[in-house]
Amino acid sequence: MNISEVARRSGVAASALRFYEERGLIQSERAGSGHRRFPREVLRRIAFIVFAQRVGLSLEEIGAELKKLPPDRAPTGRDWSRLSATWTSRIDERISELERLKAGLTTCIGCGCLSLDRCALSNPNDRAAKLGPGPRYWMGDRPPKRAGQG
Amino acid sequence: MNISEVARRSGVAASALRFYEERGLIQSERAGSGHRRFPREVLRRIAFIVFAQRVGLSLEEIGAELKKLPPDRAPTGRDWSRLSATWTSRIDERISELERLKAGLTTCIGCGCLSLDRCALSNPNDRAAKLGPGPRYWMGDRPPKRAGQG
DNA sequence: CTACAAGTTCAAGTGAGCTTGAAGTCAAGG
DNA sequence: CCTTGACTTCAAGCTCACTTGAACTTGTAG
Repeated sequence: MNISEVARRSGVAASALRFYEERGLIQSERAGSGHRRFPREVLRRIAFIVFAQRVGLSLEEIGAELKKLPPDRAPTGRDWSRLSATWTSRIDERISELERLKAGLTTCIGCGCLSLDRCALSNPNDRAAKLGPGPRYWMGDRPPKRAGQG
Repeated sequence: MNISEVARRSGVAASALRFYEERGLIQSERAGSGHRRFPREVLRRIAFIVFAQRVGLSLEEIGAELKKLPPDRAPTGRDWSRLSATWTSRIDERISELERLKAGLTTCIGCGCLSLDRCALSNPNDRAAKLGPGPRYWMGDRPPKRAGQG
């Protein structure tokens, strides 16, 4: 398959495909002319990339996941599902954050206590202030020191 | 309150506060020296901004929400809770998308049907349509206009 | 053969949400 | 007086995930 066919079938722009290849997320061979030739399996990889992005993984993380696939043979369904473990937990984290926020909407904003220095949900000084500027503990930034997610 | 105190109490960097003011999200008066003087209520607005960001609203959208507050008097709890209606539904949308993705992980990747032109979950047309360039907002770009998805 | 569509590389641009740096102002302390 | 430090503005830089444009080569139809 040439790049425009892959683009058409995947819904991902050709420029994005070149970008992914540059980043090592997908591979291609070259025809004598220098044009890219993609194997059919690339569609599966691209699908994985798109899924994982929706879940919230960065391209770098996705690349790291894809490197866990066997290099010597076509990945099986089992290979793919092993990768999914990562993002299942990611999804759960996100959902619980959203549910915390949703709860905060009624208890915190609804009751009118929405104020950064008093509202328990929205950041007591006792926690966030210690962490200095930048990380907002209450927002779901992990307490210890992990750098922010996008 | 001067800018550094607001920054300290809110956990939002002074540079970000100036940026928000430039964007019209918050306001300040000026001391004779030209230094910003913030009223206490600004902390409430900032809390709202930070909450809304985590929910996935852009600063532009947040600005639009904030403009719905009464300009002539300090907003009441009721004023704030009216605004929250928007993002409550936003949160629900996002949660349900995540749950769809999570389900897709087992049914779609697990079963090996992961292929963009057949799997409804990956929804190529929707992506190809409008989500084009730019950042994919943290976890889920707000879909511009929804078509039902898997 | 000529057109022209489609491929190539590489560099620069985009947009959101800021941060950083340069250059300057102002108040307080020694 | 000088220094320090917090403030100001304005411009430029940063990250991420791409897109766009320039300049060029290949493939194919007529």
